[in-house]
Amino acid sequence: MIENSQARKVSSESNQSQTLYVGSLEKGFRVLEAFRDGPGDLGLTEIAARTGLDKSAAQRFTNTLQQLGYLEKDPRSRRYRPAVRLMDFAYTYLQHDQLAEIAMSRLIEASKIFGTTVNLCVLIDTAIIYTVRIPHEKASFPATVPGRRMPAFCTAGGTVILAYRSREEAEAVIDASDRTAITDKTVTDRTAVMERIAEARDRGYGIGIGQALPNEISVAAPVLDNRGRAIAAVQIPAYMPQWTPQEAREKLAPLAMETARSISGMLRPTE
Amino acid sequence: MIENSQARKVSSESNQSQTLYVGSLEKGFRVLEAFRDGPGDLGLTEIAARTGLDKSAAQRFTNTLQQLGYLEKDPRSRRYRPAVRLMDFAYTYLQHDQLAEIAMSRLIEASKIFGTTVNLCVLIDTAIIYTVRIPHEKASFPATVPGRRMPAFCTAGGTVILAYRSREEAEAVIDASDRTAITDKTVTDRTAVMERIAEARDRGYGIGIGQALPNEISVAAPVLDNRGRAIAAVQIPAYMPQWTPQEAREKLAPLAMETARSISGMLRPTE
DNA sequence: CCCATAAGTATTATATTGTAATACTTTTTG
DNA sequence: CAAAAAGTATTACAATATAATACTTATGGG
Repeated sequence: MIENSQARKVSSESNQSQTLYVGSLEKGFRVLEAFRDGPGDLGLTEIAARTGLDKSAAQRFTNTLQQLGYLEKDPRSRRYRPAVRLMDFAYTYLQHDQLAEIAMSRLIEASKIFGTTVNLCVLIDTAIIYTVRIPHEKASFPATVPGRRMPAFCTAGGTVILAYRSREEAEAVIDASDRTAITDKTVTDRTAVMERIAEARDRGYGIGIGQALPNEISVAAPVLDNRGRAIAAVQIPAYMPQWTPQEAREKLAPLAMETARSISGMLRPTE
Repeated sequence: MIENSQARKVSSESNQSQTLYVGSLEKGFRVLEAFRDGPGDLGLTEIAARTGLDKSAAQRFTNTLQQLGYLEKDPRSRRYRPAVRLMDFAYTYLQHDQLAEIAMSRLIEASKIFGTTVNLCVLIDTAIIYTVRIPHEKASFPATVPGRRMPAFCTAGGTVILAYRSREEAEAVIDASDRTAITDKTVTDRTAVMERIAEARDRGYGIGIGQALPNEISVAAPVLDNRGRAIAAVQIPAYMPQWTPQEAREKLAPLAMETARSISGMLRPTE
């Protein structure tokens, strides 16, 4: 007998719903999520281990996902990997994202000014997630991929979004964050992080030097709704030694701010 | 009493599995897929209509997907829309895609030569799906979004991939395709389409002029595995009148071919 | 402005569907 | 080559998903 286990987050409004919740669906997604952690194919046993499902369940969901076309199975190794069909979801999301639509052409323009990569990111839980990327240099592969998550607390995008949210919200996010250092320069101290957020607010842009990658400078400016609340950030990475922090502040920060402002101005009013 | 309905495709190898198939998972994905067709939020009733689920089922799956964070609900209108979290799947897929990883830097380089957009696409069923996009001009928004599908039969990418598959496979795909014209120049006739595929094979690249968009020229070259079979295509769009078909053939086609060849050469041998 | 209709929400009894135990086969590895 | 591990198939069981229905909230035409 299995206890109902895993306390499930219950949405704030209107909730009787244990009975309107389909647990099987959650389990299916858990299997897909198991592939998010790292590259490499997974065997049945490893999937079971990562998801907390038993072997039978892993078998069933894995099989179902394969039949649906979301997983591929290598008949030799009998291991699974994500299938192209998953890309449908990116399209589904982006097609509905008014922000991405407005931003796209402006991000492309911005990327041409100095020939840099330009990204759009939004906050989700304690992370930022890149929704649109206009890559211009060969950074590490994961850094060029849409859908990539990074911790909000140590990224320029994350800090500048929090800078344009309420103090309470910013603190809540920082407190909920796993603030493990990524590089030896990553600022993890709560007060210091809050300080960086305050700075971002003062300057109108966030900047991180070697926070997430040793040789990376990252600047980001907020996309604001009509109440002045950040809903996203335009982020521009630059790499040392080609760029210096000062150059980034003088050239890239204004570009990010101008681009973000232009996007903000086009948003259809919330409410 | 509901008949077991919807004859389900049964995977070719090893199949007893009605019992290893979780129908609820399929229904959940059907709900997400309902959002793929077009932009705009959906209400419960419309979701039920599009998915073929009854109101209760739509209610259950919609609620579950919302709790999982894949759908958002507007409390005012009580309508649903895709949530950012769907972008996770793009990352999950791309992170595991050796091809995308190899291709990325080369596509970026290629895009700089003439300042054009450069895409990577793969075949899925009768469609191509863009997995990597390096956008350089403001085309229509959907045309810049990864995960976008287009019919294989009328795209340069689709025809050139089929050109480097077996004749049987190419015919099977064309026959299975819904060959509705997209522009007034779209070639839909079976023989004519097969002819275009043969031409692509002869020249080493595919080209379409106004096939999918009135003023678009599209060229594409095949990425080949070690047996000479196409696994993807490098596709470059150009727009008239800035580009003429002849210029595209002389400049963009060679660029696409060179880029595709370079990617092919880096693939770890299949098998 | 108000009524009629449609859309969305909540509840519950029922059995279909998902479950997990187990035995079997294939692969890996020491 | 033996032993263990990984993957596959089968089945009896009941927990979970289901769909009918009653209820509440919105919408739009007269």
